[in-house]
Amino acid sequence: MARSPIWRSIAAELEGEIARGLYRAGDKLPTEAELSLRFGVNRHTARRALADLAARDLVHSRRGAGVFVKAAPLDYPIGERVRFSQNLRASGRLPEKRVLRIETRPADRAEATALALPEGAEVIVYEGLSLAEAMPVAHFISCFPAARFPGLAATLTEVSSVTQALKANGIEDYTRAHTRLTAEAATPTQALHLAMREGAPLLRAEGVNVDPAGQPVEYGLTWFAGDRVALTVSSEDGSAQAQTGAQPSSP
Amino acid sequence: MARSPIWRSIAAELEGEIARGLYRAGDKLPTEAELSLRFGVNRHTARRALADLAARDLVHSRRGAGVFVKAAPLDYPIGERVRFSQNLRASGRLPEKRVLRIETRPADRAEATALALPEGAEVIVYEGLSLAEAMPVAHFISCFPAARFPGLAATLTEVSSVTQALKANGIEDYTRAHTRLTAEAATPTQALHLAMREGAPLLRAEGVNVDPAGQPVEYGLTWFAGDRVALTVSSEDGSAQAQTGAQPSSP
DNA sequence: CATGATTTGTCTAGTTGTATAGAGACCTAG
DNA sequence: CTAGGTCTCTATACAACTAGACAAATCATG
Repeated sequence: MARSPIWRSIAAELEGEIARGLYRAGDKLPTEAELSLRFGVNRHTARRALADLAARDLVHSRRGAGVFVKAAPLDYPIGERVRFSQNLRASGRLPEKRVLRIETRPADRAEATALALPEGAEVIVYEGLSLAEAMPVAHFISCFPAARFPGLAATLTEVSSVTQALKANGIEDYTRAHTRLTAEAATPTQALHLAMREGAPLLRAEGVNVDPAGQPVEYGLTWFAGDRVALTVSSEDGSAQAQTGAQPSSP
Repeated sequence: MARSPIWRSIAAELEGEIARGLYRAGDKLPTEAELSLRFGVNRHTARRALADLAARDLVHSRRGAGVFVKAAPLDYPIGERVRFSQNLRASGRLPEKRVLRIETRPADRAEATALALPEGAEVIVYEGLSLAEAMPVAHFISCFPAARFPGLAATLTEVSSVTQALKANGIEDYTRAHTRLTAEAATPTQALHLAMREGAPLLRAEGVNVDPAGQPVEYGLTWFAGDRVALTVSSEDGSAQAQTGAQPSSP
C-alpha cells in the first residue's frame, strides 16, 4: 500500500489553485519558506512539490527571485461531493426510509439520561436508513420511552415516519431541544448500509426531541454520509431550505 | 497463558515514563535507534512499541522529525468543561491560534459568490490552526474582500483574532448568515497539521458572516478534528458552539 | 552604484516509514 | 511425534521527510 507522498498532494493543491486562477500566468508563487509554513512541512518537501510542477512546465523558478507560473492547466477535475443539503432541524425526517430494526428493550445509560428515564426502563428502538433518490444518505437510531407510547412500535411498522407515528400516539408537535455534532469514521456495518468505504467520514448528529411541555419524547442518533449530505443552519430560525442538486466543493 | 511480547513491556515502560512526567506533552522521545539500543532489541521491535502508544493516542510521530508526546495520559481528561468554546457565528475566535498564511490573491468561484464579489476580485486569505491546550483542534481558512478592508492583512499579522481585526477595520458587529456542515476525510496536509492519520474524519463547517447591512464580510471554512471536538446547536437561535470534551457513545 | 536582505540551489546528516526475507518459538491438526 | 501454520523478533535496504548550513542570484534601498 504505497501511500502517495506528501509533496504530491501539495503539488496537486498548488496545481488546483493555479487552475482556479488564484495564481495566473506570470504571477509569483509564495516563497518556499512561506509554502513550507502553510503546509506544515520542511522547505525541501515544498521544493519537491515545486520541482514536480516545474517538471510539468507549470512553473519555473529563478534563483533569488522566486517561482513563477508559466501556464494554467486547462482541465483540473473538481469533483462534486455533496449532493444533498438538509436542514438541521428537519434532519432525521427525510421522506424515504428503510427499516432495519424495531424492538423494545431496556435503555442503556446514555439513552436513559437523554430521555430522563430511570436506568433500565424500557425503550422502543427504531433503526433504519434514510434514502434520497434511492441512495442511502443516513443511518439512524431513535429511542422512545416505551411506557409512554405503548403502541408506537406497532405504528412504526406501518408508517416509517417518526413524525406521523408520534402524532398517532398523541404528540401533535415536538421540537429539538439540543443537537450535538461531530465527525466519525464509518464502521464496517455502516459502510455496508451506506455503500461507502469503511472508515469514510460520517457527520454524526445526536439530539433530543421534546414535547411542548419539555418532556423528552425521542433520543436520536443519525450518521450522515459525509460525501452526500450537508446540514445547513441559518441564523434566522434554523429553517433553511432543503435543497437537492449539485454543490461545488471547496479547496 | 500467552507470554506477553517484548514490545508490550517496552510500551508499558515508556508509558510509565510519560505518566511520571519524564516526557511531557510536546516533548520528543528518543529516536527509534536510541530506544532499540537502550532496550537491546531491533529497531522494528521498538517501533512496534511506539505504534502501540500511537494507537492509544499517547504519542504521534512525524517522519524525519521524531516521536512526540501528545498529552499527559492519566489525570488530564480533556474534560467536559476544559472549555475552550466557540460560537460558530464568529468562527475564528478560538483562544490560541497559529497563523499558517496571510496573503492577498484573486478569489476563486466559491469565494467570489460567497462574498458577492465579481470573479477574480482580490481577497485576503487567512489560514491557520486553532489550538486548545497546545493541541490543534481545527484548521481554518477565511477570506475577506480586499477592496473593502485594505489594511486587514496587516492587522491580522498583529492580532490573530478575526473579530478584533474586523473591528479595527470598521466592522463593529457581524452575524453569521448561514452555516453548512458536512464531514470530510483529512487530506495529507491537514492530517499533518492536526496530528491525525490521513483520512481521519473531520467536521467541516462552511459559513458566511455579514455586517448589519447584510453585506458579506467573511467567508470561512473550518475543519474540526472529529475526535476532539463536537459542535452543539441549541434550538433557540440556531447558533452553534464548539466544545472539546466528552466523547459521545457509539451505537 | 554599493550594500544588505531576501530567495533559490545545493550539500551533508539524521530520523521515521515501508518492504522483504528469514530464524526461532509456539500452537494445533493429523 | 510430525507437519504446517502463525506470531515474534531480527536483519537489511531503501524511500520520504526533517534539519541545518552555506553558496549564488536577485531585489530593494540608500
